[in-house]
Amino acid sequence: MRLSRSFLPTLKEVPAEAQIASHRLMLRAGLVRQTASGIYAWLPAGLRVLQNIARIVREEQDAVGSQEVLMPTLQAADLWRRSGRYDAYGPEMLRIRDRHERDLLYGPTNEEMITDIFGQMAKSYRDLPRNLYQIQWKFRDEVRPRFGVMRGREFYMKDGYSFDLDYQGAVDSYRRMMLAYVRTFQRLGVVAIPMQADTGPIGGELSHEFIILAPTGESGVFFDGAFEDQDWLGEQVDQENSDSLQRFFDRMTSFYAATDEKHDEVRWAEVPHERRREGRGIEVGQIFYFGKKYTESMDVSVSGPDGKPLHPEMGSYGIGVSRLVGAIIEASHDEAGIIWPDSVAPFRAAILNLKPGDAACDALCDRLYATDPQNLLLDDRADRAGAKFADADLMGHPWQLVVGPRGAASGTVELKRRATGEREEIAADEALARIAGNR
RNA sequence: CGGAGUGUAGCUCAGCCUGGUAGAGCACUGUGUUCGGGACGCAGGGGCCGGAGGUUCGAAUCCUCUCACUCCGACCA
Repeated sequence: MRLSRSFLPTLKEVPAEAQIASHRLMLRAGLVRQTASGIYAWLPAGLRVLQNIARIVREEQDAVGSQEVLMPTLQAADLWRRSGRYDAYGPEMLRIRDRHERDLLYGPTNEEMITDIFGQMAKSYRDLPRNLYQIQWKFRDEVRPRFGVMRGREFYMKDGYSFDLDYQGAVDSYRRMMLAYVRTFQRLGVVAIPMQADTGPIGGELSHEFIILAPTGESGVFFDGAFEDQDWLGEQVDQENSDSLQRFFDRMTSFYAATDEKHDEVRWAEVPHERRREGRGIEVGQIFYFGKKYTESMDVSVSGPDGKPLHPEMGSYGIGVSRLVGAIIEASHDEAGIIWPDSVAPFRAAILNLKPGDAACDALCDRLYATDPQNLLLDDRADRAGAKFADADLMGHPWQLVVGPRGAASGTVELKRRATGEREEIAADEALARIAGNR
C-alpha cells in the first residue's frame, strides 16, 4: 500500500474520549473510529490486524479438527425461550422486534442456536464427536462500555462448541481446545496464561480463562514464570489419544497461576522466588465444559449404541478477537506508539522514502515495494522525515526500511526493528531477506 | 442502574460566571524557504456553538426539556 493513496489517518493529538493506552493508540493510529458508545468502525489498518488475528485463530481451530460455520447475528427469541435463557439473560441482551411484532435478539452468544442446528442434523452416536466454531460479531448491551474495543458492546468473537458422547470425550475435547488456545496465543505473540475459572452451578475444574499480562488489566494475577518459557508450538501431543491429552493438560496446569480472587498463598509460597510473576491481566479467552445443560433443556439427543436416546455432552470455547487487538496493544507498546508482533501487524514492514523526488530514493523504494505491495507500506508522502518516523513508530510496523539520499545511491537502507529500536545500515536485498520469513 | 461531568472547526481546547452577532493551536488549501526524528513565513478555506422550546431589542452565554458522549461505582467475552 502506498501511503499517499491510503486511508490510514493518523492523529497527533489524543481524542478526549480515550483513557487507556490501547484505546488512545488505536484512535491515533487510525485503526478504528467510534460510531456510537461501545461500537466501532474498523478502518483499513485495524481491519488488517483483526483479520490477521482471526486467521491465526481459524488455523489453530482447524488444526484440532474443529469445523467452521457461520451463524446469523439475529436470532429468534423462541430459540432462547426453549433453554429458558430469554428471560434469564437480562438487559445485556439487545432485544429487537420485527415488522410482524416477532421478538428477535442480537446474539450475545450461540449455545442455543448451535445446539438446535446440531440437533437437527445429528441422529446417531456415530455423528459424535463433533466440534464446530464460528467467528462472528456479537452484541452485549454493556451498562458501561469502556476501554475502546476491549469492552465494547459490539465485539468480534470466536465461539466454538463441542459435542461428545460421554464425559471422557468431553474432557478430551476440552483439552484439545486448550492445546489450540496456547498455540493460538503463542502465535499471536502474547503470553496468555490459563487460569482456573469459576464453573458456576456445573462445578468441576473444567473452566479456564486465558489472561494476557498488561499493566492496565482488570484483575490481578499471580503465576509461575516458567510458563512463559514453554514452547507449545513444539509440544508433541497426539490429539486422538486421551492419555497424551491428559499428559499435556497435567503439564500445562502444573504451573501455578491464579487471579487475585483465587490466589492461594500457601501454593504461591512453593513457587521459587525468582519465578514468581505478579501483575495485572486481561481476559482474552475462556473455555468451559457444561455437560448436558443445553442438550437436556432443549431436548437434543441422538440414538446411542443400544438404540436409546442420549444427550450429548457439550463445551463452549470463546476467544475475544476484537478485544485481542486492544489487549495486544496494551501488552506491547511504548511512548511512541504500538509495537505489533510480526504475526498480526497490518503490514510486514514500512518503507520510508525520506526524500521523494530524489531519483535514487524513488528507484530504490519502488524496487523494494514491488517485492510485496500487498504487505508493505510505502511512505511516499511529500512530508518531512520526522513526520514519517513518528507515524511509522505510532503505527507499530515491526520493521522500518529507511531509504534516504545518503544510502540510496549505494543501494543501502537503514533497517529498524520497532520492538528493540535497533538500527543498522545494510544492503537493500539483505534487509528484504531479513524481514522475510519473520511472520 | 446510582453518582459526577462534557457537548463550540477534522483533533485538542478557550470564550459562558458578568448576553452585543465566533476564537487559538494542530490538521487542511495555495505559495516560498526548509528537509534523517512531528520545521518556519505569508495568504486562505472551514462552525445553525448537540437538538427543541422559552426569557430578551439581542442568546454559544440565562432558564426548561431532550439527545449524545465521557468518567467513578456495581456488572462483564
